[in-house]
Amino acid sequence: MSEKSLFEAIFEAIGKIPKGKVATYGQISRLVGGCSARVVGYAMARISEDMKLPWHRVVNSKGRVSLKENDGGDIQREMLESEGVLFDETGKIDLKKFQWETFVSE
DNA sequence: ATCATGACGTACG
DNA sequence: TCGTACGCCATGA
Repeated sequence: MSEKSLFEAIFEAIGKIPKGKVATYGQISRLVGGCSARVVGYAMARISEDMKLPWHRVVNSKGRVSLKENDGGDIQREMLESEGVLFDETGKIDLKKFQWETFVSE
């Protein structure tokens, strides 16, 4: 059987993130089978606008946007705020409240 | 096959 | 809280 590409699985997981919620790179990596979070980040970098994936709902474990401000980080923050995701004074998100609830069965 | 790089994570100070 | 160091693994030269 042909297994789906790792990236495809990652893209699929990202597409399942509900609006107003966020997921961490590590969380996505566990959803797709436990690959390293680095691979998730690599897949994220390959996302094009044509895919129309909610890439902006993916943040790092510290609840902060990984992108640089001059590389689209400010854009990501705007989109999240537009969905109701609140940022801390230090520019962090309260993962306790906004992290996507997932049940990782192993 | 090896080397360098990357939208990460955890550990340590 | 922040910076540094190391591990992680896929991709490109």
